[in-house]
Amino acid sequence: MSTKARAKPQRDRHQEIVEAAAQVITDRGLAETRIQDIADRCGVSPGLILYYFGSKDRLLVEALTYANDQSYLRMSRELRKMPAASERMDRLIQLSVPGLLPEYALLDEWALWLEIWVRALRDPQMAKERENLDRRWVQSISEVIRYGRQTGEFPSDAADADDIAMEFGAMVDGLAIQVLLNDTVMTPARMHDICLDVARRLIGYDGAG
Amino acid sequence: MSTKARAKPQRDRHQEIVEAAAQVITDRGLAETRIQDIADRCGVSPGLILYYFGSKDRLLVEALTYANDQSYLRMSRELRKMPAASERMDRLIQLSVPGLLPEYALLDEWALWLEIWVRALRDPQMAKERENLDRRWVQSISEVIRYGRQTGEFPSDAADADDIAMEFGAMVDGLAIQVLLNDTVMTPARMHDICLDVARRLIGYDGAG
DNA sequence: CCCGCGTTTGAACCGCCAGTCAACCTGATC
DNA sequence: GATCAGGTTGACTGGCGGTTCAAACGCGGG
Repeated sequence: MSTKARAKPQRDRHQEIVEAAAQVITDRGLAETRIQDIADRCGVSPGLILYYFGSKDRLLVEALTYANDQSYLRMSRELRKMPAASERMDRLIQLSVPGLLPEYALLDEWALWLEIWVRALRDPQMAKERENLDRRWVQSISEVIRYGRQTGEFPSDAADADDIAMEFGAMVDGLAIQVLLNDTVMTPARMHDICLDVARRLIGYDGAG
Repeated sequence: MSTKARAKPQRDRHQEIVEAAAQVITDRGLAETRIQDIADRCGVSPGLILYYFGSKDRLLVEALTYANDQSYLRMSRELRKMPAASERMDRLIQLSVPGLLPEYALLDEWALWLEIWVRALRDPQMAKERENLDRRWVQSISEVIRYGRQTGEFPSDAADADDIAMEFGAMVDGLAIQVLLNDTVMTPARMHDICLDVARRLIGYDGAG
């Protein structure tokens, strides 16, 4: 029925390649990522990668944003299912600590943030994407705060939710970097404690110990 | 008099090269830094770079730590001259905001942090160095706090100075990343305001407006 | 003046890798 | 089964850039 019946690809090559690229970047780092590696990862020839993306750079940017996108969506969906705002906040914090939950590849996701940042330094398109991605994460914090205030769970006399989210989000970034880089002092557990503590102080709720 | 009189080098090549390398990394980014660029920058042949450093990697790590070292020492010296702890704190905050003070190349220094972090992800030596460098910065925050408490300028009933410094330092990192990457919402001025505000709240002093 | 050693050069080497291309495959359509 | 188009291959290339090396340089001591 479609004007351009393109029945062939059962498998979405574009998608497959982006996912493979994200994995390779995670494993080896952006600097050490070769087209060949990505091709190998999804059992395909190097030529095909270029056939779909034209250049390595275009693929890399898409892979970085895609991976981050997925993480965000996953968390977003999970939080929405939780009825209590405090529950959401606690979970959000858990999910922010690299390496705290073994079942999640949070180390990987944070590592990709670092790559995004460095690339954004000199690639305007990446810089724009980075801002969009970041904005969403901070917003999901302020949404939880607003939600809690709406339901009466959190006190409403504290500072502006957006300001709190910005401040809290920045601290999470800073702490996560240290944890990610295997700091001997800043362990996942310690970061978790600090985050809970600061969240309670800023938002004024009694989170899970 | 020296056992091995090595009178020749008026100019310390090692030093020159490290400095040139740091500049090139700042300009072009670690990924785009070529030995040739560094050689050009200090008017020397590429071969000489390898003669002094053996490999590109060794030079890069040294350049990254060296540049950070210099920034730290410069700030450290400056702060020590100031009599009032509140003055020190205000200055420390000023110096932490990328692009706030036009006369300082703070953008560059923060950009180098990003490169250090990415490299530290996979280079154990860099990871170790990073932790040392980071520790110093955080310590200089807590030193200011302790100094202020000693002189009675800051109240002593607040939280542990090291904890405050860690929390504050992490937030500064997170905010600086955004500012550095030209975030449209997080401007240098806004970061400055937030930092002053949070510092007052955490330390309990009345910093310069 | 000449020797010797640390320094410096720059050409040559070499492996690597993004990107190109011509050929091939496959499934759809007629 | 012939034709066609999009998908796929993998060999090839062109340049790049880290590293090597033999030769040159220049200064201090003999």
